[in-house]
Amino acid sequence: MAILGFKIALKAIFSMQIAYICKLMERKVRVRFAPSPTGPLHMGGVRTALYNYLFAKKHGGDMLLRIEDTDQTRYVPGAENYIIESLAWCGITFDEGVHVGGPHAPYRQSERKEMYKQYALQLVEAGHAYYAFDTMEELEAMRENLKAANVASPQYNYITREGMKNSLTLPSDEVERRLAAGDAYVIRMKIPRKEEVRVVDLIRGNVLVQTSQMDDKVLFKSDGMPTYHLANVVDDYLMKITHVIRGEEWLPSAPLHVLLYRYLGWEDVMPQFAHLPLLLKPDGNGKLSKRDGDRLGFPVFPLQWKDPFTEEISSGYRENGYIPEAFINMLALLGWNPGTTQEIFSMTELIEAFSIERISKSGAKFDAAKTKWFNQQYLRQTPSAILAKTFAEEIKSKGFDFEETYIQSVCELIKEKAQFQNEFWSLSSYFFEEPSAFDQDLVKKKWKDAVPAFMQSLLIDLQNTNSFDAINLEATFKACAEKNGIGAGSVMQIFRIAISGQAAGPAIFELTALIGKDKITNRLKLAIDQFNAIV
RNA sequence: GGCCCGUUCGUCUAGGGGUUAGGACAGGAGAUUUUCAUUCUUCAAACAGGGGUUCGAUUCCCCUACGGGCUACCA
Repeated sequence: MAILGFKIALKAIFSMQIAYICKLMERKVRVRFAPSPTGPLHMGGVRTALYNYLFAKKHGGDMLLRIEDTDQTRYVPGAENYIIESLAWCGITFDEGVHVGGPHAPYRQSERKEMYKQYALQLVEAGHAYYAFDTMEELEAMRENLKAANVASPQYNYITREGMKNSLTLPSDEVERRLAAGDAYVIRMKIPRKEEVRVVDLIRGNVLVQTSQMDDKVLFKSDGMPTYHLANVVDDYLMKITHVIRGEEWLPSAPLHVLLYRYLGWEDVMPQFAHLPLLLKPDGNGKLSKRDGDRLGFPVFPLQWKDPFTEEISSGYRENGYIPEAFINMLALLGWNPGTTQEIFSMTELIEAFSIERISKSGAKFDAAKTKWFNQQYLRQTPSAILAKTFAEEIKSKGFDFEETYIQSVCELIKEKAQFQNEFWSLSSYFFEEPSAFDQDLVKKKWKDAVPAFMQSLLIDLQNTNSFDAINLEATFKACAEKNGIGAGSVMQIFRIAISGQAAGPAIFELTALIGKDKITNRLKLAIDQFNAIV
């Protein structure tokens, strides 16, 4: 009999779960990225936005940008625009949001201010929240007392609320009087004394928390604004969010959010949670911070940021010459992997391959060297014609006048040697102007024995040749070396220095052919004189 | 301190009860390009520790250690 009852109960629970799952499956996937505009967007934030975006697009869903500016004291001018611009640079687009609008506008919580109070009141009505009139001093005193009494974690909870000034302890007429008089108050969540709250996390599985460990969090502040907890639950509900993908730092407050959905009567459409592992500093431990970037010499922000108060400038990936696709590719693989050995992914490929199941649980240390490697891979992939467009502008700005086809050929030769496009000039200046200096030590080392004679002879041979292409140049060079009884390899580097001023670079005869006969023979002539003077 | 989360080469990670524990970045060595920063080959490098369960555990369970997050009328 008891077993039968148990079976029936089990069946009931099971069918409830099925109903819940079905309800979720009917809903179009909708995710949000919800930063607060308190400063520049950290690369960890970019990754959170990216994972949200990949997940949404993978499932044909919507991606929203919501600005969580419920703390007016932390408002930083320019931060919101910075966030929008950064994500645009990264190629992360939104279906709805502050900058693009949408059916659930406004998307800025400060503009939604009036919507929140009714939900807080609804909770008070239902007995799940209460008014509290305690001053900051009284709260501070309470914490001090508890600390003095050796209480493990001093908090406003089911025990301490008994000794505070709130609608649970004050006579109802006094509560009425205070509210009518406009006394400052907050609305606090009334956390039940002894319950177990289960958070189902898509990355971590079940997380169980005892309500006895939770405190009566403020839901509605005395300035008339909701706190994050209330606002994010209300907005996610109103905006029909199906999946909340956010940083691990939110995991401790997830049980509170679950309770909020339950008490507000929205548990059947509660979003599913996924708490992302943190991005860690490359050395030691701890969250990656702006300081680490300064200290170790890499940007932590997508774009350069100038602090509006201190004027301090923080470097950005964009300004440091990173290709956005490379930056995104690197970020995608910090905490997620496709389960294959593929490392280079376009955004489309990322969307295709992405799944929450393959996000790792542990924090990932950021690796600046690998980020450079990604950039190098992308630089090589970029067609020389594209590279030449921007490089041509740089050349022009330096006061030179060259054909774009010539510049494109230069790009073709040097792009394999560079990690960043901003290295192009230093790698290739000699294609555009006479080399201005030579490595004297190297010249001293190489400019001896039969070398000067060979070079003189080479100059004449080059002047006499009519076919100045790489293949013929190589043949001419080798023939001349043989004629002079000298190994071609042993004079190749000094020849390179003579015409380019540099000891290393792209294929020597390609470069010679590209620069052209007149310039090369002139440079050679000049170099011979200078080398003779150096030695 | 309390609560929660985590722990495979230096780093990002794959894997999963029996594997030579795989890949990538970085590092070492060699080759080739008679330069080289490319490319190729190659080397070194890891399951935090202790207990279980098991014929067998790096994999499952527990404990410890270590690391991290949270602990505001901040998000």
